[in-house]
Amino acid sequence: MSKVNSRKIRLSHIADQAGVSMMTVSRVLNNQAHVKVDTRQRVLRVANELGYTPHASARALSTGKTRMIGLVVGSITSEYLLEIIRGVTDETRQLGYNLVLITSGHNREDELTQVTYLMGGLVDGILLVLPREADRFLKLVSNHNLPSVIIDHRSNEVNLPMVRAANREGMKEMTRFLIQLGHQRIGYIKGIQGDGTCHERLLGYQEALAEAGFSYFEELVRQGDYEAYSGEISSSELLLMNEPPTAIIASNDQMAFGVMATAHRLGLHIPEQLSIVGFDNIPSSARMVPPLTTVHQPLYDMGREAVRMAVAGIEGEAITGRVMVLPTRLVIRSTTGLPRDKKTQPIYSLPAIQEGMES
Amino acid sequence: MSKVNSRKIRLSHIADQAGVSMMTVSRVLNNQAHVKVDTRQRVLRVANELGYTPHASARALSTGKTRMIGLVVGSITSEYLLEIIRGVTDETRQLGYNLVLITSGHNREDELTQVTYLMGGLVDGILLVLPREADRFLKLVSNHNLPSVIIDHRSNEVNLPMVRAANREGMKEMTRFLIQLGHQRIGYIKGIQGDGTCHERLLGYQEALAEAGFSYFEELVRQGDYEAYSGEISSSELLLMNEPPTAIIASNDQMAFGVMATAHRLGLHIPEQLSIVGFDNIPSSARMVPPLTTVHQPLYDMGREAVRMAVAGIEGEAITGRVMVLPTRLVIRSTTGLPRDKKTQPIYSLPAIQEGMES
DNA sequence: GTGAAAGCGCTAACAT
DNA sequence: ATGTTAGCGCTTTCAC
Repeated sequence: MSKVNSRKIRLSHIADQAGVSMMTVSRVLNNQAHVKVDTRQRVLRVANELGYTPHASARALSTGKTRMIGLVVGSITSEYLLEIIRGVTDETRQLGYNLVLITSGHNREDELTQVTYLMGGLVDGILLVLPREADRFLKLVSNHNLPSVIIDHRSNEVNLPMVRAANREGMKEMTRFLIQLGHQRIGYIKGIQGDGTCHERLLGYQEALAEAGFSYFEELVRQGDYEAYSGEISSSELLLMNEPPTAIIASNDQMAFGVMATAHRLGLHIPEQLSIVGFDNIPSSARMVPPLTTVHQPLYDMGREAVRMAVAGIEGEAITGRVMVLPTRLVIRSTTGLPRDKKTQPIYSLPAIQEGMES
Repeated sequence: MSKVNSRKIRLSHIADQAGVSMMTVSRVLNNQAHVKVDTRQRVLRVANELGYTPHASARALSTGKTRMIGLVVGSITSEYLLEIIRGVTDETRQLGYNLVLITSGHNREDELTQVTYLMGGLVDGILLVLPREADRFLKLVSNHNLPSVIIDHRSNEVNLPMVRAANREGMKEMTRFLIQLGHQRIGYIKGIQGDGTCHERLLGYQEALAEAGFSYFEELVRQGDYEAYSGEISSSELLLMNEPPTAIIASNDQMAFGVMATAHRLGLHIPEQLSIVGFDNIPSSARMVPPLTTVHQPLYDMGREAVRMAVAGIEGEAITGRVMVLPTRLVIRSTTGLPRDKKTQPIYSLPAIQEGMES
């Protein structure tokens, strides 16, 4: 057992000072009923004077609840994650929980074990922003019966609750917007295969093409990895084709930044010679020159909702299989315009769109 | 007491299965000596089969250590913080700790209490990236005798250990660089007064001016708040003066972004008509058009070092008053050049400078 | 090398 | 409205 920390104030000290039992003190500090008003006052006063702070571990051991929620992320890199974290911290705070931030790193075997370890009694619930190889994580998590919520991912393999955006609809709308501007050859840069949302966005792109009666050309679709550099590479390939696209859709903003860099390098004017769009609407996208047209994904709200769902689970609700899909919205800025050689062609019907410079 | 979770594997289960006492199991799992090799093997095998994960709260209660470190931040907003968080998570992970992310919010009275509460037994050590009104926090923290480390702040009022960058030197070097380019009227946008580093950076600016034999003009120095918008406002004021500066130093990158926006709005070419520099070197600064010249502050490393220092304190070292100052370095990109009307003037001695496009 | 007993600080359950 | 008892799951101490 540990050496007694003589400085630290305990429940028993308050009990002694106030002339009541520990139990009464406990009741007072937990705002429970059945305590006489003046007893309560006295206890509170003493607790305050002594500067008492409850001992989290002891309480956790006794109640079986840590009042902590774990957020598991692959690595801390992008603003994308920052938005989610903001939402998560705000909501955990509001609901009286604390956030444990866990990076799963590069997901080697021992790191899985590490995360498993953490889940043992450390947190009451888990939020997952999935790393590359999601499957093993999902299996691991579904084995534990901790309330767990997946953020921004789609999986048919596990039955865990999820919070995500309307990826398909958002991308469909954006593709439709480009088509309405007059674009007919639209390049597309995919994200990472296994993450589910990648596929959804591609579907949206395909549906919008089909709707307009356009063919789907494999050659216009490139594989990216959500990093700026892959956007740079993929767009180079696309733009050096015999018949290059007049618009390029990157399936996240970071890759769109890469496309912008390529366009800059090739001396292409944006949007006169090339339209570019992203997905996410991270803060930087508004600061780009020119500011990036993109699909806003409500990452902050997704973070908040995920926490709510997890807490619901912690409090006993059955959340298994629950899926929450939040709407996206187009943010039309300045990287999109009429296709080159089409400057005179009429625009038929632009959807009602709101400009958003929320930086 | 809580209802017994029948599913969860306990130490006692392993003890039963392996035919030893709990104590032996405990020893094995904590890698302690004095256990026969085959006993150890057997225990490990059983633990593995049963999928045992230790109960964090119980262990914490018993040892008096939670193996968690709290990171207190005002609010999750900027990339600035993201870099620090990256460093902190990487190092906590490496040292076998977990990170609890605590937002102090807008620092009203009850939120102070909230944070105090959290410090009671929840974490073994605390890292502080200070919110606006730092003083009360500092007092609060120094009252508790938890190992605490302050990141990117300077204070003479408390004796807590600190990790920060060489703000004065960095800013001095940058100002000197502008002077060497030929700039004589250099505007300066300050950060938030009370945070200490703000003052240091201003000192660097002043020293470089004095060194060059220039006067310090109050009118060239404006009050900002580290947000882009204040950079926009302050630079407007500066540029509308009778004799506007030919260069503007923003004491962080976000404000420099605001200055760039203003320059853009006024139709000023960068850097031909106005040189702009920032401080921090957050990832976005490399993506600006043109890419921002700035002072690199090793935020990631500061996060790591802060963790190391806190852990040293947790392990019993005396860290009070320890101060670690990490070097900065100039990152010369494309927002700086010769002052207007000075295009023909020779540049005397440019310091050896490395270009950094680390995006 | 191993085990038994005691206790970390708190709260649930059952008194009164 | 308040107190007593027992125990959360683990580790420390001390005995063997």
